Amino acid sequence: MTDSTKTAKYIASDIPKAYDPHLAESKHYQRWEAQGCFAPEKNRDPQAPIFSIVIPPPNVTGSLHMGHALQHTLMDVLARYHRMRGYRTLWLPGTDHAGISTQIVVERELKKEGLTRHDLGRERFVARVWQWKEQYGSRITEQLRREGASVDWSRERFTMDEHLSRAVREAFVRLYEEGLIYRGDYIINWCPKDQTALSDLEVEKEPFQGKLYYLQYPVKGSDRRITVATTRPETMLGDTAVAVNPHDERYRELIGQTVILPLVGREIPIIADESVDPDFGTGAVKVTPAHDPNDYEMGRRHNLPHVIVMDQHARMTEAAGPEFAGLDRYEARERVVQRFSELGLLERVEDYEFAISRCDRCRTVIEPLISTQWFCRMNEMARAALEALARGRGPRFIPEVPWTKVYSDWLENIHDWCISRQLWWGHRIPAWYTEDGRLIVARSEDEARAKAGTDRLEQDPDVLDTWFSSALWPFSTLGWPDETEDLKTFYPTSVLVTARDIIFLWVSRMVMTGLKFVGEVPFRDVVITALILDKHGQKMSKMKGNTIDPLDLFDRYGVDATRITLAAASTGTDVRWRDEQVESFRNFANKIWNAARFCLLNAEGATVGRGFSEDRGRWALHDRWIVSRLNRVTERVNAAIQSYEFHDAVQALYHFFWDDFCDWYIELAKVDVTASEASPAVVDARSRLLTILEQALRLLHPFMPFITEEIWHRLPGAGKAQLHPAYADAEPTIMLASFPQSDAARRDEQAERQMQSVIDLIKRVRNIRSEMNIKPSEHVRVLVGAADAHLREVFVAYVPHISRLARASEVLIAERLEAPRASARAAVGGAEVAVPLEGLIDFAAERERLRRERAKLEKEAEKINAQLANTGFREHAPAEKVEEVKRRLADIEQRLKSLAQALEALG
RNA sequence: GCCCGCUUAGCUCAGUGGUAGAGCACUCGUUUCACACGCGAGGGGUCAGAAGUUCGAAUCUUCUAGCGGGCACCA
Repeated sequence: MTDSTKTAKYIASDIPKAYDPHLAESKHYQRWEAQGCFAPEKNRDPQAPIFSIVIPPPNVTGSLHMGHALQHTLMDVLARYHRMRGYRTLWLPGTDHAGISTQIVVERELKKEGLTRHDLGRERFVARVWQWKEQYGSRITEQLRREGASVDWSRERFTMDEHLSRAVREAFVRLYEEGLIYRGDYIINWCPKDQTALSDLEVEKEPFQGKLYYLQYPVKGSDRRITVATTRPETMLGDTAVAVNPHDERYRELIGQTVILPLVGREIPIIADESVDPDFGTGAVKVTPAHDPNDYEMGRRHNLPHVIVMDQHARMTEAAGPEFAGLDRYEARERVVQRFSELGLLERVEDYEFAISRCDRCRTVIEPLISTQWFCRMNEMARAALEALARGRGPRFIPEVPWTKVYSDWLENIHDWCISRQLWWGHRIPAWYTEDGRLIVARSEDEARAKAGTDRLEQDPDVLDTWFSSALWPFSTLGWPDETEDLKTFYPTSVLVTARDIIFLWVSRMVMTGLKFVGEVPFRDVVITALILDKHGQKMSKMKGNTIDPLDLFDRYGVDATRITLAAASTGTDVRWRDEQVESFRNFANKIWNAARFCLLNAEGATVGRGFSEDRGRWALHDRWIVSRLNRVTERVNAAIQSYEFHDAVQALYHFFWDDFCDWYIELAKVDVTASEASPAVVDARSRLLTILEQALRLLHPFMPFITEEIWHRLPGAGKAQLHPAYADAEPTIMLASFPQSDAARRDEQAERQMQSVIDLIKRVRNIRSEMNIKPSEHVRVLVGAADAHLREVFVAYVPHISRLARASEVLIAERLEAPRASARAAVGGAEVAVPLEGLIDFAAERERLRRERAKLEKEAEKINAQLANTGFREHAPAEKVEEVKRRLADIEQRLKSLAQALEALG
């Protein structure tokens, strides 16, 4: 399509009456992508400011959910907005290798073939996962395209890319060399199903209705027994002590003595430890250092041996004794309890609620196990992050409350991070062992050989926590550890948009690594989005089956409607999803479509950008008015997007478009543009209509990219002329047009006030018509009295419009209202209006209507009078405010006077 | 146990000291030449409750109640 020479001559059938979103959705994205519109290189201005976002990488195994749709919408609004403002804009896409999830998915596939990953062996299994990734990993990226996400596909990244893997090894080696990564035996969270260690953040605590078992242990050399309480009796097989509080009188003389562990026969000491709460249970605690984190700590303090009675499958080991070895942990529990009962050593069992830890992926109950793992020391890095925050180096959370505090509280109480996972899919830990047991950490196997001085090395079998690579995402994707142009240009990024549940897991870790490796917090702002709940206020989850599929919404309502609904809902507080809401925005899209349809059907000879002559003094009032209103919404939308108040931008756009533009401007313009002869004045009026529409489309584009592009291309005169100078050589597209900016010179308070009088007048007449039950086909006479000469002039100029919109056969404007007795009357600011209703008026009903109106005004006047009578108000309130209130009162009083006269006239 | 958020029209939510708002739903009218996914006109709220600060409170403070969330402990 050519631009400025394009002339619109549409016939009604060229433009369907109802907007079909799928048409526009199927055609524009491909072209944008093909023309490189998403790449920052499209911007030719060397001085252009920078705007950059990295996407929170979705799992390759994943499918789009509502949280993604919300986040992507907001990111896209920001990216499109800044791009249109001439920023060199990068929104970098990519996916995450999602270690456990992906491995599980592929293992499940193998199972169908009757195989396990062990049948294949590590190398072939990993190859198989890659194969899976190539085949299915594009699902989520295709969904991003469907959403209209303006991401730069030329910079798409995957956490397992060679380059990003190099960044992972580099980070690991540097941290290791600084002593921030260490390896050792500690008690960790073990998932017996996934067969791997997990970090504290990957387990979920959940209340559990369990039992508290009171077990009696015989004290050696006496007939005394000491009773301990436990929720996990099976672990008693691994007890290596019983602990009591040193100040507990009941047990004082037992400290230092020995008990004989029932079922096992092991002799274990009774020790004293301050951590024992004398008021809980019996005040005596069994100590199982190998199977409980607290006991582990106590064991360290008292040098207790570790007896490992459970293996990685949560089955009892040989050390548990022949009677129990091989049993599952729950079978063992039953057996232990039964045996204690038989021995008369089970004192009692109580119902007891406590918290159990579950694997947040598979819900299996976590088993605390001692094992050799790699850890990252977090203290120092957390302190650096806290200091950056305190010094205003970021990040700034939006909304600030409560996230800043949530973030800093977590950093202040940080624990070391278990980073090794017993998986095959992931970044293998860059550590090797020599035959003589030396540990070599290196960037590559070659480097390790050189360091070790031998070729006979074995690499550590474990891989790193997926979040370890995610933590590097904002800079590894831009080329780190190389000092690339991209890294220099786009780091730190402008903003991160993400969900609250990964503030610790991801956001804080990116801050820490960003500071550590690049020296700067990786993003200026962090937008934490609301949660989308189902209509009952429940969190959506696959398990509950209450999820809503964004793709389904796209099909039913269109992408644009879904996007703007999400943008409108995106405040700090969670929102319940209701389809009715999308429906109303689908209606909005249809409204936009039909407004454009009207403009185009009346566009012959007209061109975007024309029709507003230089001499503003000659503009019609409604033209000055719409330009002022447009300027107002432009200002508000810009401000709202910049402060991440997307819902406010949507509100402003919705009401400007629907109320101001459609309900009034188009309706008023009909008088001018539908003339049969295309005189210069008519063409100008048509051009003005197109010009305002085109501006509105640009304001809407970041929220509704498809419909705006579709219409924009049909507008005569929309083309290169509207492109932002930074994209001057690009093919015309609204996504590279300048985003409108407000201009104080276009504000026109007087026009807004005068236009409001016209609008009010029309509304009063319509109100009378409605209340008097006048048929739409019936045209009425409208009599207007206005003392102010300027206002009379305005009304006179708008007689044709008033006639049309109030369905009047005649409109008479006079200084004083003179109307027959049989008239319905109303008062507007500065004017009185009467509608003669010979034979139609019900005097009683009309009196009733006027009295209702008067009562309303009197109530308001009373309130204002009371306020003005208050000396405190007059003395303390700002003079400006007092004046405003006085003006309001004067206006009300004038209208009351008119009403009184109207009632009098009725008799 | 500690911390935080929310409570505004029937529903879902905006609204940070000065006239209580929107969308949907509802009522009435309407197929008027862009749009019935529309047009026009309406009704509807002790802003959870109490006390305070202030000339003035949905808005600031304290307390109470209900709902929701996070963290810690849990033998």
